[in-house]
Amino acid sequence: MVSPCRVRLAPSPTGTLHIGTARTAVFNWLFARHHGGSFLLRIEDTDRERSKQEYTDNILEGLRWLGLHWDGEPVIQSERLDSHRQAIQQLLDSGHAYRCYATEEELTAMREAQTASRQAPRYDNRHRQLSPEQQAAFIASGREPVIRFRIDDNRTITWTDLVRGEMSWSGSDLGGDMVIARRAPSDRIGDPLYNLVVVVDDAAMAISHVIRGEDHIANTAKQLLLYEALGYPIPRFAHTPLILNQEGRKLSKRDGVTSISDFRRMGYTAEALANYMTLLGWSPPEGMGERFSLDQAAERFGFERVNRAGARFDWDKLNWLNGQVLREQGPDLLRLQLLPLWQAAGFEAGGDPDWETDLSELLSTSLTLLADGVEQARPFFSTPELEETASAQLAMKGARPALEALLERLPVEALSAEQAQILLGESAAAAGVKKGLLMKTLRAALLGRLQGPDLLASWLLLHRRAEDRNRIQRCL
RNA sequence: GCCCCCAUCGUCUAGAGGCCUAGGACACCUCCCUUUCACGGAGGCGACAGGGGUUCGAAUCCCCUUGGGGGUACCA
Repeated sequence: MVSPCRVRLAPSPTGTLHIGTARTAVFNWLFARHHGGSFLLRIEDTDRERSKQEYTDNILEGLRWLGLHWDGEPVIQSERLDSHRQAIQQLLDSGHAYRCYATEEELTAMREAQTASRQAPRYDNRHRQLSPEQQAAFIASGREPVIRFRIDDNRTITWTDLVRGEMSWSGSDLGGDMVIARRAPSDRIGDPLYNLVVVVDDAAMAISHVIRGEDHIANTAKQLLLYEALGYPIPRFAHTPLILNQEGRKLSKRDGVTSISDFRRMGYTAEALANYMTLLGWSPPEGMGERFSLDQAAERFGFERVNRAGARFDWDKLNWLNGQVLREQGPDLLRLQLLPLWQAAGFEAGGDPDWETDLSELLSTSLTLLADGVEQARPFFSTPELEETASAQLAMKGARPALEALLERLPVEALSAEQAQILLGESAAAAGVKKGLLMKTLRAALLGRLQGPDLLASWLLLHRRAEDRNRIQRCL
């Protein structure tokens, strides 16, 4: 390819990696991968008040965990201040920008008046044509200016969005001349603001495609004007649908679990989460199915199949995917993932890989979250209390005699599934009860409850650790 | 308020004028497998927001209505 595809994710470190940002990352990554391009990272930390290093760390870690590896070193926006100031100076020199001395109070009053007369609040461009004398007067009175970029009300801004097609925006709906640098003494350039820095940095990074959420559509119109004024080549834009909460609103931090680190902590796999985020807005081509890896998705990814409407977040489907992933990776890998969780829970794990792998296999079909494998494994590591239903089962007529009969026949040495079946049959017969009753009772004695994984396999597992005898004994 | 976007089962979606009696996935229900639960398998329930056009023919194109969302900062 002559013109390489270069995309970027530009998170601002004012919070942990949000699922919306992560999904944008997924689409960027997928697109870059599909086209053999680069996926770059830029940390937008120009809001010094709210930006924190710990958030940057969290974001980087989350992306790595998801498998969304970026190319090169992340660009730190705050380190590019000089370039931003230069661009602003250029706009000042070319007459595209000017200093505005209006005070916060004046602007607030203006907006209130506009709102009162049911007009759209907007800056009225009052300081666009200040004479040197007027400026001097404002400065003399102690006022400090912001720097504004001229927006021609008569302009119509258009672009072809990769997701939405032809887009058009009227300059008059952009709210008047926009602030590109914060308030500062008139002989200086204040802190550059978002729309300006994004354009300067995207151009400097030679970004070819800007892929971001649809909440940025209005910004795109403003930024296009900036590209033009600065003489930069214009990238393509793709505005993806938003992830919505159960109520259909844009998902925000207030909706409970929205951080990637939260999902991770809860026991979701990166594989399932990435799969699910991809599905939220992109539909795989016919025959591909809905369970796929990022690499598989990258082969087929394109904006033609990205939906335009927002998508509600659905736990059920994520849960289903997570169970799928947990099961398909096989018992060995599952054990490896479960092991640290078991150890953290205080289980005596790590000493018997074969046994632990078999346990993992046994539990796998009932897992939704990896963390489910902790509570479900607990009765295999330590003798559980008897639940009420289990006690009731033990109290049933013939239950204990059948257990006793089984105990008498229970060998110390290894037990095969066939032998176990025979033992069960014999013991039930000896006690004059049905085999089913004994099985139910044995489950109660062994695991303390009436529901759970396959009885025979569970029993055999406990027998291998010589844990079955004492558990039966305590119930007699 | 103003601007922009969006609109198919409860949810995610397929559908680019006749392949639609609208397909799939999750959820839900039933059955099978299984002396439990789960997994798995087989079925079932379930949608084109409404109204006008255009057309021989519309879920698909146009308009209006309604509904939903986003934006409207000296945040990003």
